[in-house]
Amino acid sequence: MARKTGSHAEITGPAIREAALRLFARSGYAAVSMREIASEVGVRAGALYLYTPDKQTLLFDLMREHLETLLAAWRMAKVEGAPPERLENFVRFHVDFHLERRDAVFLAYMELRNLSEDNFAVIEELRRAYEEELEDILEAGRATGDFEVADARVTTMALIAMLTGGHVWYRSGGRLSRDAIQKIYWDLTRRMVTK
Amino acid sequence: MARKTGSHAEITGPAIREAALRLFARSGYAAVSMREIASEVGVRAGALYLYTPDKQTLLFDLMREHLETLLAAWRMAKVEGAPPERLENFVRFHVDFHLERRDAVFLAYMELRNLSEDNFAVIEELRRAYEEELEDILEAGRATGDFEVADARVTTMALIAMLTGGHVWYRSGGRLSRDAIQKIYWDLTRRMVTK
DNA sequence: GTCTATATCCGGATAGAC
DNA sequence: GTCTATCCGGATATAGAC
Repeated sequence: MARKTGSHAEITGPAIREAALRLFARSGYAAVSMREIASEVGVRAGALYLYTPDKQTLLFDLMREHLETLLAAWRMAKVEGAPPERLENFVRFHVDFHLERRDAVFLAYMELRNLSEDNFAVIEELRRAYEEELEDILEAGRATGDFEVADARVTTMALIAMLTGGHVWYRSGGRLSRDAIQKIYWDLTRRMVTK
Repeated sequence: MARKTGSHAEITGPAIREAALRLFARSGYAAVSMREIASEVGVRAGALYLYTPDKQTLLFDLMREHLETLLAAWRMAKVEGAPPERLENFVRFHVDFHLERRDAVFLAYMELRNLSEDNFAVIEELRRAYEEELEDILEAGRATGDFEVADARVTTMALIAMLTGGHVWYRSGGRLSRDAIQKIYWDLTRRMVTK
């Protein structure tokens, strides 16, 4: 396995993705140049095109990976049981996952407009699949009588907005521990779906 | 009051703001060019600079006007009374106002990153003042015993996120009337703050 | 695998004619 | 008040040397 001088594929590839994620989240996709990303990584702009066909695909791959990771993690974390336990599990998982990945979460919400039509469709389908997991729990709880939910779709979107939006602009400086935040959000959620 | 040939200040000024608002909301500030805005209005790019010193100020003015209108409208709409009535009034006002102005709402949430430091401070102060109106209601309800709120700040942000975020991605195609949406959100809110 | 150099185009903003 | 013309910088993406 000879390797050419100056090859750093194993380092540069991930470094590009990390830099792009951070910069896109901070300044917005359209406001970040390929030169800026390259500079952050320590290479020249042209070198980026060894790892991505273009800027649009770089954005798309970051968003798709985020959502695929989210869905995979959820499949690992989800539990069987009565709807209230399933819902608490979802809330804690969601809050935890999203607190851990602020940049990716931000990107996935803010940059939908900058996706090409085809890429947008893929991302939306992944997002919809995730939201459906929550909606299913609400419907199940309605069926068992554990929950009282007037409109499962609206409640799903309201919950996702609350659980996600809350800590996007939450300064996690340390006033509240992760567990405390989880607990507050679970408490709010529990009340929302029970009479 | 003689007027020069080709003058259309009364038309062009508002038209520029409307076009900029729509385009910024749709594609994002950084992705929209002054030429694009001008083209939408039916003038050349240079003419825009008769109405704004630069692109940044155009964005800032749109956001500031939105938030000042929001605060002024709230001061007109707010009622005295017991905390539960005050809260219901806030929720219905908020949902109604935000359903009416999707583009401006979207802009005010998405383009904070593209404001200069000074402009950002102004916008944040206006937003904080609005959020404080809600927080005050929650605190008042806690004092009277009408509400049970573990953390007024987190609950405020959770509520704002829920009430605003919900219909950003809500297709208002018509399945639910405005009043029905108000009612659902008030119902969710009421449960959240009472035991 | 990365660099330098460059093609090509588009951005914000201004000057001066009408 | 608007247009044409332009300055000047910076954007994405590619070609070819190393």
